[in-house]
Amino acid sequence: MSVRVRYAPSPTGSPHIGNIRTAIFNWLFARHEGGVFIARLEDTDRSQERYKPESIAEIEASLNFLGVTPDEWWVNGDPNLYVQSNRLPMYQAAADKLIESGNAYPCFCTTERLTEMRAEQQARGVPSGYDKRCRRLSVDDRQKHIAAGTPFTVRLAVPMEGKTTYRDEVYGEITFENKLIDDQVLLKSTGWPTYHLAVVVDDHDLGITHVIRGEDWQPSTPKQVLLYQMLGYEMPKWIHCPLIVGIDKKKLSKRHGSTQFSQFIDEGYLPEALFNYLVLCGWSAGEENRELFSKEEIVARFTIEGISKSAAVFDYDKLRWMNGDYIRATPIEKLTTLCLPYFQSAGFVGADPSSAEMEFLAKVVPLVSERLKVLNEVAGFTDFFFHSPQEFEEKGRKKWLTGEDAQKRIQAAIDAICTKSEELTVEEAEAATNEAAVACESERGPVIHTLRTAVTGRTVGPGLFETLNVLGKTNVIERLKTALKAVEL
RNA sequence: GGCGCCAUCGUCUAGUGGUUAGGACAGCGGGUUUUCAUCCCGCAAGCCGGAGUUCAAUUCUCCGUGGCGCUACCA
Repeated sequence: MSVRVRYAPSPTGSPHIGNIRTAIFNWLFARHEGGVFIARLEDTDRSQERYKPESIAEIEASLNFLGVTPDEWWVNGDPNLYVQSNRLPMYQAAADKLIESGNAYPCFCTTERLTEMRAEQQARGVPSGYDKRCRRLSVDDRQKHIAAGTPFTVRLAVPMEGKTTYRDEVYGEITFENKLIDDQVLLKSTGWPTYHLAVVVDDHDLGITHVIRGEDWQPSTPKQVLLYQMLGYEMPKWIHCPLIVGIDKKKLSKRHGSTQFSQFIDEGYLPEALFNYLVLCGWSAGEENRELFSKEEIVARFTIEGISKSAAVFDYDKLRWMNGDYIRATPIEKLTTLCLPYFQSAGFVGADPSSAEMEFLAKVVPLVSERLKVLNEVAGFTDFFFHSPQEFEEKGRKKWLTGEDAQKRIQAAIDAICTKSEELTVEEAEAATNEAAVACESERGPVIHTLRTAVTGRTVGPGLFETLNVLGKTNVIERLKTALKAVEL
């Protein structure tokens, strides 16, 4: 039977990085096995805080950005199959079937009673869970409640004894004692299903063969296993993946840095880098001593055996390193295009850049590309190309723009550059610098540092000759004259 | 509290009943270089603890400890 896996996000907000990692694992498994990757929207929680329709577009954008677009999903498929809110009758039918077979029962307990019960259980230090009161209701009492129109939920009638065991492809055999499994609510009093019912019905209807999801789902798996048995469905294979956590081993949160996938996109991480790094969170290729892999290479290597058991700490530094590596491997033309939005938001170029502006960017970008780790750093690295330095960095001003020597070097540079062509090629810039050094009987180094500080306002930046070239003769001379006036003796 | 899972350098991890326990990020040092960065070379850094099995345990078993997850009419 061919593999069918699914990614089942809830539209509760911008997708979390760990959630996307799970999507990637599903996609990879499907591709590796020649199977089908499906996405389904789990939108059964309709509370205002948890139902954010606008996040659906973000989910779609994230998957598309990474190139892990589902083969079947609500975008290209029948919404009655891939969106849970369209499938209420299916869940109702399943619930009816379960009630009929005695595997589920209506529960008329109020939220207040449930809350009270839980508080009381906690106070007494006993395991919390539904006390199964309504499970013991007589047929008569049930009828009475229903006739009276008392709102009710439908609960799973978990066997009172025995054990439920399932095999996890990552963690091995896992066993739970039935008497410790709560009588889970399957159908809310609104008639909407809870996750547990919906996921089982849908996975069955979609012919899902492997459930690949986060480890946090493990404790609820026995409930679903029971459901499969009671409904007479064929059980999928269970594959739980380790969680992605922060440096303190706790759930990744704002304290650690970005957590939403869209933030990484906005900051300027490349899809290839994100894909590569995320895959390595909880999966390893095996013996190969490398971590840079193309998508194709990962697809070829991805197996369940490679999934690790322990949670992975999200290492922002390593992601940055990897992203820098992918940036350096990006052709300059493409990189320039990728950087464009950051130049625009810095106000360096307009919303609709002219071809002259694009050409200029294409000259600037390669000068800083090897220092770039994340795209959004580009504007800060290159601002002096777009306007004269507002001020000179303190350290550089003291060291390189102070005293007679500095004065002499700048003047000599101005004189030398004046003899060059308007284009001021890189070679000419270098020659002029050398000439200036000779003229003031200085080493080349100090001249270079002085000029860099004078022209860019900073002590750190791209190669000086390339910088002068991009700036152009007129501009450079103007800046040098300004700096000359600023030199303190 | 209960239930479940996990445990190799700071981090991601490879690996093994006998290994100098390997790689990568980060750190540190050096080289190249006009600064930064890139690149290259090197250093430092790890098998949670205790029993047991065994000629031999980081590896297998048990216990402990620690961490995490779940414990909703959320997913």
